Amino acid sequence: MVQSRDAERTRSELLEVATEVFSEQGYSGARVDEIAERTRTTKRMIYYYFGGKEGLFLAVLEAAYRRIRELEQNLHAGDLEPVDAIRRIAELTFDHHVDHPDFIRLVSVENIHRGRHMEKVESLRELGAPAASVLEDVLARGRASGELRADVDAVDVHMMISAYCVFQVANSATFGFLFGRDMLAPDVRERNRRILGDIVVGWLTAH
Amino acid sequence: MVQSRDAERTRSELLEVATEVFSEQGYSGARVDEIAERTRTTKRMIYYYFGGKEGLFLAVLEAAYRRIRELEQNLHAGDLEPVDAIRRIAELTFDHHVDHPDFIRLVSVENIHRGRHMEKVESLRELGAPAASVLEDVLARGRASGELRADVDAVDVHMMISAYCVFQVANSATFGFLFGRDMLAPDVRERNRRILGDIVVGWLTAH
DNA sequence: TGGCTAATGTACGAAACGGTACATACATTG
DNA sequence: CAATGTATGTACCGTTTCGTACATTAGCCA
Repeated sequence: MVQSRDAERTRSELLEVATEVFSEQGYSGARVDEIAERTRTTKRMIYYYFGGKEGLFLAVLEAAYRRIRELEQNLHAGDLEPVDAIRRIAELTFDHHVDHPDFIRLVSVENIHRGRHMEKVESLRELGAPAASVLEDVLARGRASGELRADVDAVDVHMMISAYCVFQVANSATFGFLFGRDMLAPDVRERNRRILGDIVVGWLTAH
Repeated sequence: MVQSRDAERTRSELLEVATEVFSEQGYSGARVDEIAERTRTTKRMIYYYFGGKEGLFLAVLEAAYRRIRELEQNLHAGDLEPVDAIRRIAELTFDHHVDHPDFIRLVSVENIHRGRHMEKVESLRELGAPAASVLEDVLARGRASGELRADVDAVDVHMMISAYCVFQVANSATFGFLFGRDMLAPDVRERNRRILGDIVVGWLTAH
């Protein structure tokens, strides 16, 4: 293979393909050889750039979470009324999850391994805060105006939204099999998106 | 090892240990040798009774789902008012999930493999119906009395409840890491259980 | 331009892993 | 109590899989 060298391309191509393979097959199920074969480089480069299979997985995790964080920062809901802001946050989170199934599956994989890998990545430690603080602000405004209930905090709300959104992607196979409803089909997706908004608003405005 | 024979014990011990190992390590991560070593029998018996690693996993899945079905049938909410019944169903589902983490993790594993295994188990095909029909009944009563909203069906409600409950177990590692809240700690668990009830009731009674 | 380092390719090794051949002991039944 | 099939143990095989030793090339800089 005669091809001009491009360290950055090699590295990022490995990351991209590894993201796919790990999210499709899990950590143990993913094969180093398969990842290499799907790129334009060789297995050797995985060891050169990432040290090994686990190092590659850590890099994949970090890159995926970094992308998420960027998207969360675009989540400016400060100019909306509390109730509208809550619905908007829920809907954007929903879209974001459904549009990034690889990332969600990666999170599932990491959970099966009890978060053993992510603990090793220092940069992931401070990643929860931003998502919570946006919600915190909206909740505070809603509590002040009396529109939103006061007995829940931002983490409670974020958990509920995450749970619903993660489920759409992470459990679509078993749920679809058992209930014959494909959560990723466009019309179902649209319906569930609206339902999530109804749930969060109904919950937080009931008091 | 001098030990009287007991086919049933051998079989069930293999199933029990395999459930643990598969849910801890995933399908590919689980080692046939490790499963065997953790029992009082040998690897040979896995092939004798289950044909191989995949056969064992299928048997584990089937046994796990069967246990779930049994518990769902104890879910008699017919004698409660619709709103109370809904809350009760949500809370029992919650307890059930949190008390059976192995099963939930198994479902995660199966989803990573896109449900490829469960499709092969005929007896799992009809498993969704019972859970939905209990809810269907309650919803119908609530719609008739005007207490519950009419624009959602049993599968919608079941999905919401499942999503919240599954998340408690399946994502506790990453969520705990990112937000410093251990969803399986007794006090948090109790709180989330109540919150789930509030969510479902708030949602379904808002209209 | 020549040399030096970063980047890449090839071929191979050792251990792990799923699976099986073969031998054998137990228990049931006639 | 013999006979037969079920149940179990041991030792081993072939492949897969992660990882690496060694060779080589491309481009940059003195």
